[in-house]
Amino acid sequence: MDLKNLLNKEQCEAAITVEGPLLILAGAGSGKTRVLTYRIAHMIEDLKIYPSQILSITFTNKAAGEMKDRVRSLVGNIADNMWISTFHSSCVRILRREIDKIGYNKNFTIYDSYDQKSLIKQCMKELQINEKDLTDSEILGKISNAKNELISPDKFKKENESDYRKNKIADVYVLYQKRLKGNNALDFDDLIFKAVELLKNNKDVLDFYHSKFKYIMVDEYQDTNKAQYELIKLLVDKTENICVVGDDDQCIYAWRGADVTNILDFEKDYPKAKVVKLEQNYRSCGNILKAANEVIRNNSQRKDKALRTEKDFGDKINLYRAFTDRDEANFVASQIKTIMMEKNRSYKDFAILYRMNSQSRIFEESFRKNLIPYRIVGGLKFYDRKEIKDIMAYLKLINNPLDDIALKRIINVPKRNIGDATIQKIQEFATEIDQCLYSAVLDVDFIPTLTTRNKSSINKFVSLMNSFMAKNEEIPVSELIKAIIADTGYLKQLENSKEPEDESRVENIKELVSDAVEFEKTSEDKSLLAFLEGVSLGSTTENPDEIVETVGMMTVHSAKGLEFPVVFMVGMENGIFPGMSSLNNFTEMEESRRLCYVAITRAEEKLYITSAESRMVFGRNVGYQPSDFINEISPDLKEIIGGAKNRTVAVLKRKNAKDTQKYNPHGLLSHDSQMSVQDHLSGSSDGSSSERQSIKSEATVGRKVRHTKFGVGTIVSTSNSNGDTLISIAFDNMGIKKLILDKAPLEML
DNA sequence: AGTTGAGTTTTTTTT
DNA sequence: AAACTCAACT
Repeated sequence: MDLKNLLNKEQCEAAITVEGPLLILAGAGSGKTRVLTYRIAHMIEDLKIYPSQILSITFTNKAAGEMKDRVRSLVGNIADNMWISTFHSSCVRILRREIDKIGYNKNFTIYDSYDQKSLIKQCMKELQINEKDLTDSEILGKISNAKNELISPDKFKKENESDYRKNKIADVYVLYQKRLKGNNALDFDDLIFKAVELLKNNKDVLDFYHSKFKYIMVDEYQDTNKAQYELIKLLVDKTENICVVGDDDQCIYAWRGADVTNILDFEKDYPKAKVVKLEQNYRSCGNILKAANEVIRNNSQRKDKALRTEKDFGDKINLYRAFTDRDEANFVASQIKTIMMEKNRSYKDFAILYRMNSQSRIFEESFRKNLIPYRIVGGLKFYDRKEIKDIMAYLKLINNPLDDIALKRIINVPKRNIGDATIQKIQEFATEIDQCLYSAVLDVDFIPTLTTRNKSSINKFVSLMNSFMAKNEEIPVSELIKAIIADTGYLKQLENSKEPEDESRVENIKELVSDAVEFEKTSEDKSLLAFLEGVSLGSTTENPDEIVETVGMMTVHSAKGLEFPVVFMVGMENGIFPGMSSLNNFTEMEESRRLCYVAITRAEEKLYITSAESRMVFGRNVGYQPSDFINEISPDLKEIIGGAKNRTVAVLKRKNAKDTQKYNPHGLLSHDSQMSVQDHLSGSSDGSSSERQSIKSEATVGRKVRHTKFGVGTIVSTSNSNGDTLISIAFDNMGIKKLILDKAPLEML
């Protein structure tokens, strides 16, 4: 394999370094996937290393799939003997073989976040914790953090004995983990946690994997958390053939426990480590890359580096300040239409990147109106739909009758006269005999508190379930699903429904059946267990013909690792990107900036950055300033094209030339921009009461202000208390202060 | 037991 | 604005 001609000098160096620890610091667009795939091909083709001895870990299924395809095209089908998978699926694979050694059954269920939530709520109820002083999501977050840090329930309890709240959380954690085990279920975090536990406590298992995996590679290493770090550390044997790839500037999962020090301290962990830096960017035009470098330079916590490119400067970055969020969406749509007409482009060359999934809606609307084909990457997933989750719950229960969460979900779906009160009685009985709900249901005749009618309803359900369980032994998954939707009357109920949305539910269920058929055609392991696992881990591959002619819409997080000729970064406003909570939190601000860096570096040739003066959030109109990140890009790289900012400034200049410095061209205009221009004009004179009035109407969340004592800050919230308007301001240097709006010496910026 | 309506909450980001 | 929750009704 002629690596010297296929790769540049640094890339080649990285690809041929196979023995010993290796750290590849790969900047955005520096061709790291190329290096990794050639490195693997080189190992197999030239060094005759068995594919089965290589473990390659990625973060997303998409990345794993892509890597697999590329390796396969280089070395052929023997690539299938190699583990190329995510942390989570690798762990599941290990656990399926050996989890009985730590007290679970091998057919364990994987709980998604919805399942977790129901279980947490159940635990809180059991411990009589009032939802008002501890929310389920807060507890869930704390538990998740603990698991990412490999802190067991007992350890967590010990560490937090003195703190009342944390002690309560510890109690929930203990119970939650007990219930998970009782249900023979693992949540996402457990997949890693339990794999580590298994390897740590079972020398023979660890030895097995040491002799199996002689070469380990980890992509996106900057986003590993403690548990993942520990897992890798365990798997790497004394040969230390470990290769990690990453970029500290692209660490965007700190909120989920990612710890950049994992990559920064790699050389400490493996003193013999060789380090290769890839700083040559092959993706973006000069202006775009320069802008990205300028933005990320503002972060203090980073290894200094600068990407270079040999490409032309290309177009300037286009800025557009829209009047409203709707206007913003229409602008994007019209730009795409124009470019499509003028240039030889395909729809798949465009991507809309936003901070959060909820922002996609208005673009979808606009694109539908403008007949622009689009696809949504991530977001509300097919398998998150209610009807699909219902059917999946049947399948989960068939696979693992210990799963109380699944049983509760479907025991009365469709309606079969088993209400909450009845379920409560079953639950009490189950607790008494210390069994799962399904065994209680099997023994329904021994539950004294139930009426005869209750019992007959339950017995019908039981015989239904028993028939499914028997069928599961004989027929494929797709047939089992068909049996479920027919025999339970689920399909009939939807078809008879007059609710319009139930029509699409029927379609979705049919889609589920064809998914299962597809699964049976392509998957090696055709068991129900394998099907459930594929769904839980989200490994159902994106339909490739859908990508061909559609504009991609996705969050910046899901855009990581992707690239597009034309990128629109939308909703670039303080309060959205960076988000409200990042504005007064240094660490979050830096993470937000890294996210912005990731977004910019997705663009190859053309980058648009848009924002809106007024947008609908929670059904209210709010006005946010353009993102501070935009200001971090120097003016010679940017170009303002049309938009609201220009018009309002122009109007003001004409009407009130002297007063322009008091008027803020970046400021918000609430509701109707025309009206606000008037407000500003009338309110900006010297009169004190009218000025106060205008300040009041301007004091909206997200607005920047200057206080005579505290300096510059951002309004975080407003509230009313006996006639006064209270505002909380996050000052850049003074923290958050609560002030009375009418008394505080404030200047709107 | 199930339905309707008022009231409340939601939005980071993903495996 | 839409989805969800809870309580009073049928």
